[in-house]
This record gives sequence, C-alpha cells and structure tokens, in this order.
Amino acid sequence: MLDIKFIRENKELVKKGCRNKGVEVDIDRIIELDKKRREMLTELEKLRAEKNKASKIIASVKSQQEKKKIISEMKKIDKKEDALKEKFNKIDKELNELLLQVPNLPLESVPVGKDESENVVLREVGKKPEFNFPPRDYLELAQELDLIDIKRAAKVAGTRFGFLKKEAVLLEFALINFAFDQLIQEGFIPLVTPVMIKPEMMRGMGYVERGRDEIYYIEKDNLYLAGTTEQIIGAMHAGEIFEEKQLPIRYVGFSTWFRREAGSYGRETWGIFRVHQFDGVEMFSFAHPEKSVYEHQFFLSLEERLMKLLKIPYRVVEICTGDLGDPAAAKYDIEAWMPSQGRWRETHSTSNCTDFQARRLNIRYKDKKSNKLKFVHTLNGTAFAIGRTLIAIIENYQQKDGSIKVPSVLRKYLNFSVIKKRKR
RNA sequence: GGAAGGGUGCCGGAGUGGACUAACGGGACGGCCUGGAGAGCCGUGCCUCCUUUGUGGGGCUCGUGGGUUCGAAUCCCACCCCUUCCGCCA
Repeated sequence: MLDIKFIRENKELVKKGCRNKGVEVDIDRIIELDKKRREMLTELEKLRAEKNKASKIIASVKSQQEKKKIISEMKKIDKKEDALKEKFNKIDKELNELLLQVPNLPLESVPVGKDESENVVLREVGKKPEFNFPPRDYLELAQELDLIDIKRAAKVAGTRFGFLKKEAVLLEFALINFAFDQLIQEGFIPLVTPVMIKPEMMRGMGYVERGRDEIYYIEKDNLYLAGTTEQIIGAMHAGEIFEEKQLPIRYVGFSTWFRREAGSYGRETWGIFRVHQFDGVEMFSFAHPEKSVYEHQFFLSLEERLMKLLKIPYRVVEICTGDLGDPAAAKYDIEAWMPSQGRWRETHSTSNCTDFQARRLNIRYKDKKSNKLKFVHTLNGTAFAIGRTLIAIIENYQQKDGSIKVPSVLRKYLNFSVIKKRKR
C-alpha cells in the first residue's frame, strides 16, 4: 500500500509508476474519493464534537427540564450523523479497495520496460562448462540415475509433482545445510516456518490483488498455502514495533512452497522445473528505510556467493518495471546456465519491497531522531529453490558416462562425491 | 469436535453505563541536577486521523464490525484471534 498523502501530493508520479508497471488503477478516482472522504470526515467530526460537548453538559446539568431539552436536540444531531456516516463508510470502503490495488512504485533506478523481454542483463559470472560430448537433459540423467520419479508422482498427486529419490534427497539436505551455514554466519536467524497463512496476512504481503490464481486456498479452514517462505516471514512481525537499533533483522527460513501454476498449462509440464510444490530456503530482512537499497545489494551478493561457491555459472538480471510484481520496488533475478537447453533459467530472485508490505501489515520501528513510529522496509531473496538448483547442479556437473559430480562445497555434508549408475 | 476463560496505549496491568480526560507500574521522550554519567525529582497531547500552522482546535482510540443509549472499555448481537482442560492424533 502507498501512503495516501504521498498519492495526493504525487499524483503524476504514481500514475507513471502504475503505467510503467503495466497496472491499471484509477488514480484520479482515488484522489476524488480522498477529497470527498476528508470533507465528510471534517463534517462528521464537527457533529461528534457537538455531541461530546452536550454529553458533558447533560452529565452536569441538574434541571430535568433542561436535560430533556438538550437530549431532544441531540437526537436530531444523531440522525444527521447516522446519515452522514453511512455515506462516509461507502466512500471510505471504495477508497480502501482502490488503495489496495495500487502497486508499489518502482525505484528511480529501475529500467523502464513493458515485460520480461526488457529486463537488463547486468553480468555473467563463472565459466560455462565445456563438454567433449553433447550435454544431456537433467531429467534424462536423473531418471537414469533414479533420482527423480515423475510417473509415480503423477499417479499419486497429478501432473507437476515429483518424487526426489536417493542421492537427490541427500543433495537437497546438503544444499539446505550449506545455505544455513553460510547465512547463519552472516547473522541471519534460522527458521522453519508454517506453510499456511491467513488471508489477511497474504493480502498484507501484497500477493492477493493480482496473483490470487497462483495461490492454493483451503476453503474449509480459510487458509492459503504459501508460495514462498517470504510470505510467512514477512507476516511474522505484523503489527509489531522494533527499536531502531535492532534493524536490520535478518532471517533465513526453510519451508515448502506451493504454486498453482495457473496459466502455464503446457509449459514445462514434465519434470521438476515447474512444479506445484518444492522446498526453498529464503532470506528475509526487516530493514531501516535508509538502508534498504544497501540491504538489497547485500542480498544479491549473498545469492551470488552461494552460486559462486557451488561453481554454477549464472547471470544477474535487473528486472524492468513491467516485470515487477505488486510489492516490489526493485528486483534482481539470478539465472543459472543450463547446458542442455543452452540458456539461462531463473533460480533466484531478490526484491526490495520498501515500505509497501510494512504499511499493509503495520510493521514499524521507533525513529530515534523524531521519536516517531515509522514503517520498516522489507526485503526478500532466494537462497535456494531446491528443485531448480538440483537441476542446475545435475546439468552443469554431468560427466560423459552419465554420472554427476558433487560440487565440492557440498561434499562435507555428504558421504559421496559422485552420483553414478550402479546396480541397485 | 466438546467445555471454560480471555483480547485494554510503546510494554505490563486495573477498570462492569456519565468524575475514564483509561488508574497504577515500567519504558520512552523533554527538563532540573551533574565536570560528565547514574540515581533522584518534575513534566509529557507517547497510537492515529482531520483541520490549522505562531500555535492551536477537534475527532478517533480498550480484537473487528454492527446495535441499544442523550452518553459504551463497560450492556446486546455477529465475526476474528489467543489460552487452558477434555477427546482425537504425528
């Protein structure tokens, strides 16, 4: 949510931001409703002030006659108030609904563009592996090595699910351990989180207005399944107030993520690249507003460090305005090199959501200078989305004989250094 | 699923129709004191909004939304959430 005062004073800027994000919201209507609302509020408050005054007089006046007279006057004012309040509520409600539709504005630094085709590649890092044989597809390799079972997953749960098996399972745990080790060392607080979230919390995180179709909903219990750990950790401190010196508060959380993948029918339906359910390790930070741009770079640098340590070639992509979600003011993706496809595929994402989520969820800190409560900034970043990271490892570490080497940083978590075919 | 209790400001916590303008305590902030700090003392409109800006004036605020009443933290209704006990269960 944006500050209504900000919208009032920066109408054109807000319109431009929405336009650049490719989102349609009637900002003029918001301004109009806001004006009306304030006018009515002023009147309403006048009536209430009158009532309050009269109440005090009634309590102190001795003469019954006088009392009756004032009371009958008050009844008239009451009627007026009721009528006005009804109108006011209607406008207030419409305004609120509209305000929730307004996305966070992109930071100045974000490249303007209409969709993902206009994202900007910032850099490529790492050496692409050179094979003296045609690199094979991860799924083929994984099935040969009995690491992934799609058929049975389809039988059990339907399309877009997978079983991880054998070394793939151990690899997942190794990745989780590796990520936690790295991030705890940086002062992140480790978490294992719930995966279900109340609608008002999900709304607060800003993923309901546009994106509802992407979320699983459990009607019987009125709960959503989280699409990322971010949604859970962000909501964790809803309504709370931090001391300024506590900031930033950094978490690293593990949980399972759920995606309906509505609208992606037919795209990558086979395998585990795009599935309804996968595990993830995520970073989240509640940061001082003046430090959030720095914090965002910090998150990006940590994601890059993880990829560098795994020795997986990747590139960093700066997301353009048209490809930002509602809550994000700025976002970078990391895309890993997939040799069999000969292209880069997204494995990480980090967003600076500035005060957008904090305002909706009322997460504040006490500002020392002004002694006022202000909204924190929230940031999130993928440490690992397990499925896709496994894919990147399998593809980049494949050997001619169809075996897969284990990245050296993961070896201390495992008792094997290569995954190979054997009789089992 | 059954039963009971509860949700009060920055925090703890009292308060069952008009003196609640929310007690009391803690914290925070400002001041006094001090070489400086601590302690002590004094003060505070401590959230949020409208209006005005020299400042003021007013509203809202006791989980949320309705209702009763001239007047609600307090009474009534609905909903949300939390805790405890019983049952079921990894």
